[in-house]
Amino acid sequence: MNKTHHLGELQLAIMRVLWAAGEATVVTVHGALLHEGGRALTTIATMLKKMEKKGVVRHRSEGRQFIYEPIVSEDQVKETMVSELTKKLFEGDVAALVGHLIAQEGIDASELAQLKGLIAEQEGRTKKGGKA
Amino acid sequence: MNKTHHLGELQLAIMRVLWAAGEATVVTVHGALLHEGGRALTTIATMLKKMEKKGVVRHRSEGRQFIYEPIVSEDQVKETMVSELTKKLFEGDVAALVGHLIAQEGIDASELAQLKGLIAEQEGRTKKGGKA
DNA sequence: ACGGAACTACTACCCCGGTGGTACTACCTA
DNA sequence: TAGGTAGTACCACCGGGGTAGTAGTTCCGT
Repeated sequence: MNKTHHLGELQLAIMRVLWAAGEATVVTVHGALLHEGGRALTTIATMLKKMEKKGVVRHRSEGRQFIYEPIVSEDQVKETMVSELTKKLFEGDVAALVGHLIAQEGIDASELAQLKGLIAEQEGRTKKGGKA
Repeated sequence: MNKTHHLGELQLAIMRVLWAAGEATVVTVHGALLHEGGRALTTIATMLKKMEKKGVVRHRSEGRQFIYEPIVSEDQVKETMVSELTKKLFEGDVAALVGHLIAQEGIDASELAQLKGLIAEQEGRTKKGGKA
């Protein structure tokens, strides 16, 4: 069973680096995150260690370096966290969340049009497949 | 400025009681939450205290009881937390989140149809008013 | 008036995200 | 070979959500 837990801000940032690169050392991740709030190298290392314990990344040794790679996908994480929020705020009613997004958060006309396309597309898919 | 912070599970449950009732004592809130995981009365009291410190509820004394009432609205909280997630997972791209919801999380055909209605409605609104 | 009940105050914990210092080790180079 | 350096291990700490025991206070009924 994959729980995918729920990642914090830094953890997501790290995962994004890992997802993009496939794998990376602590130094690489640290370097990639320099532009957003300069954490210490040890912060990244500690976080990676915690994330490994949690089961979202894995590492192998190469020389005395650790090479980390993600073991959960971005979609998995998104799905987990989004449905977590949906459950917390909308009693699991996904449509209610979408409704909220459309009505309350800023979506402009072109995006609205784009969404109509997505819906139509999904309607086609639903007929012959249904969701995973 | 209202930050509305970000509420945890229990905090949301408490807020829901307060939103529904307008105001409530610790005992009332506790009673209303008995059906979902029996916390101790002091847990609720402590939480309410923390929430007051955080600025999401307020209390007045009546006899030796405290009567709590919410000082942030449900919509405010939803908006804060949803946009928080949008920022964390979709770089603030609301439409991307909606796209994810439609494609990945389970939305059935009738809900899809319902959403089309919402979009149409919003399109009308956008033309003459814009977002709240 | 006294004892218990009802309430809040205070305090202590646990967990986890985040942050980073310090210690240790192994390697590499002058 | 001695020393610096790169890299991980270990540890401590803060804040906040969550949980709850215990202490203190106040009031009410017998």
